Amino acid sequence: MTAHRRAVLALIEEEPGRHWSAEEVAEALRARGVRIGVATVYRALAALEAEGRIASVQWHGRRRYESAAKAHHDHLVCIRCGRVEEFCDPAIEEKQEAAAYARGFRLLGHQLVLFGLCADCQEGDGV
Amino acid sequence: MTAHRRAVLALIEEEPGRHWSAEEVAEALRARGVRIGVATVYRALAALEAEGRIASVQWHGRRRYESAAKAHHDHLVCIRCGRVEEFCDPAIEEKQEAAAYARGFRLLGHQLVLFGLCADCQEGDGV
DNA sequence: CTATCTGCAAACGTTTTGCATAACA
DNA sequence: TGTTATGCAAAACGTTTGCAGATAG
Repeated sequence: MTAHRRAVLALIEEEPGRHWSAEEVAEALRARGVRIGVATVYRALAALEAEGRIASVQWHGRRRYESAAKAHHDHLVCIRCGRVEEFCDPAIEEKQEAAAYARGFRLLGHQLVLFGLCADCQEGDGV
Repeated sequence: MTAHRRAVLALIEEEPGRHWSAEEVAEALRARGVRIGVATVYRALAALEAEGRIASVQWHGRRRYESAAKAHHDHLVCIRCGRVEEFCDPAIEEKQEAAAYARGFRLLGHQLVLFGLCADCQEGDGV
């Protein structure tokens, strides 16, 4: 593993609650004086994900990366302010497995993102 | 509603099991002699979705549209052959609502797609 | 007649790729 | 040394937009 990839991984692991886009990773590293191009960031992210060190989710047309050190979870996104909460419901996971199994599929992964309005954003909303 | 939009809607309603990308809609209509540009297709799809006539899901970086006439359901996609199965588990829906509520969110929507290998594609796979 | 829709082509934002150079092991 | 990673810039990809002309109601 090269210095660049180590830097990308270290950055992502530094803020466990954050969901980084590739562009944000590049900017954050440059702000610390690392000279890195977007292509390298994308390649590093792909490699780290293949190694299972980071995980990715996609929403609003952009892929976001986070450390894979944390336990598996899904996401709840506020469509107004962009706030992201994580949640994990074993019953949902189990039912997904069952749904796949019932149709003869071997389940390999899933994407589950809930969209809504967070408590703060509901306020000014007439709700 | 114009002839073009009617044609887009009719096409999508014609094959209830199919999940159309914008490009596929354009091609299918052109194959039937309808002269239509992609921009018009995208605009028609957006309008039809806003009216609640069609629904969309996104996976593999592409948005796909289907008739909204069917009941709500989620998707199970074979990552090898692209086959799509639909499923609906009321328990999952309920747990999603609960997860959002527990965090103060008002749930407005969700994206749930399961990825795996269908029965046929598991065969040649050493499984 | 006015509002809306259309085609085209250009622009957009994100991601990938080609290639020559640089760093790794 | 040979293999792999990097920077840059260009291309690819799906999607959106500006605009002048066409169509709907």
